[in-house]
Amino acid sequence: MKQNKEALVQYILETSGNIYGALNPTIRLELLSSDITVAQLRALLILHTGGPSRMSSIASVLDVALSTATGIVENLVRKELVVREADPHDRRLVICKLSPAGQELIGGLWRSGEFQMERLLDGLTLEQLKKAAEVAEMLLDNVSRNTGGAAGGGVE
Amino acid sequence: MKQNKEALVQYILETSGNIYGALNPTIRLELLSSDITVAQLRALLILHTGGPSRMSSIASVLDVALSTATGIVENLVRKELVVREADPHDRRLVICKLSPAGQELIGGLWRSGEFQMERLLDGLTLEQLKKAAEVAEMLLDNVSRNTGGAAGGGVE
DNA sequence: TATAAATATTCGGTTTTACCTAACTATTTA
DNA sequence: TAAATAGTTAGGTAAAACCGAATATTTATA
Repeated sequence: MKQNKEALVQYILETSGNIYGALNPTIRLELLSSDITVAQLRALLILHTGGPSRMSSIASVLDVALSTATGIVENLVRKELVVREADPHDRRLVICKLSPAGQELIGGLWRSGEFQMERLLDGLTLEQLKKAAEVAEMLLDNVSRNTGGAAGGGVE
Repeated sequence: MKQNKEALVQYILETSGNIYGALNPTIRLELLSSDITVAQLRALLILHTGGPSRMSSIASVLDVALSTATGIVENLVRKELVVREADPHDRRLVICKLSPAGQELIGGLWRSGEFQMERLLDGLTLEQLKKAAEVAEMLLDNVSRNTGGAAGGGVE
């Protein structure tokens, strides 16, 4: 077993890379079977990571004209993946946020990871599972300490 | 700490779900910044999971007409993400496979996971890293035993 | 050998979406 | 009131996905 932290991190990265390689990405294909476009998917991801956003902010992150963003969001609203509402403080602003269906769609991206995790754990002994649970707990503690405690991305 | 295997598996799934939630999916957005369409992405995923495939097979998995599949693959070939070649045994068949660039693009999907992993490990103590390395090794052993040892998806 | 079947491409046409600029409306600020 | 800000709408272009029908090309069969 390696001794210093850097080597250990490297080793873990390598190993987890091999794990990713061994698991087939069947689920992601399912996810993409919806009749959605890449521009729309990117907008959904922006709303997922950034939380509710004004139209101009979406346009700037997507790096397109404001009118283009309007069109993309319009299509997402029509699909009931996004809701659009006026900001009560400044009624010029339009705030866009994920609808429950939109959250579910994007959430499926993580759930597909969980699904893979099941295959990963299948067949382990009780001892091994205990050790894995310990490490998972430890990693969660670490990441929530690093991100400031509030896990979940802050989608209000 | 829970005692039985099922409860432990459940606990690990929950915990890893929270870890996924706490990590922002910034990278996936980067990935999608390419000027690629969802249909093209799905075709790439098919080739990644299934390996080299004939045109009719792609059409059937995508559930589109053969002529449509021809068009989609044509665009991928133009982007140099896929190569198309005739089968020497039956020269009616056209075999499509990922180009190195195509493999790299899809591989980036997993590498984005590795990138997240770095953030996950950042700040752990030496003891914690050792434990994490053990578990990673254990999971890799398990998954390669389950999938038959040959990790990598079989893209010839 | 002649004919049929299988595989894929090409063609013509429709629809959807993304994208831009310019003009417009509504709201807030100076 | 005038100017600035935030979005939408309109008009137009380009690309892509989709289909069915017609067309090679190759393989299988009568």
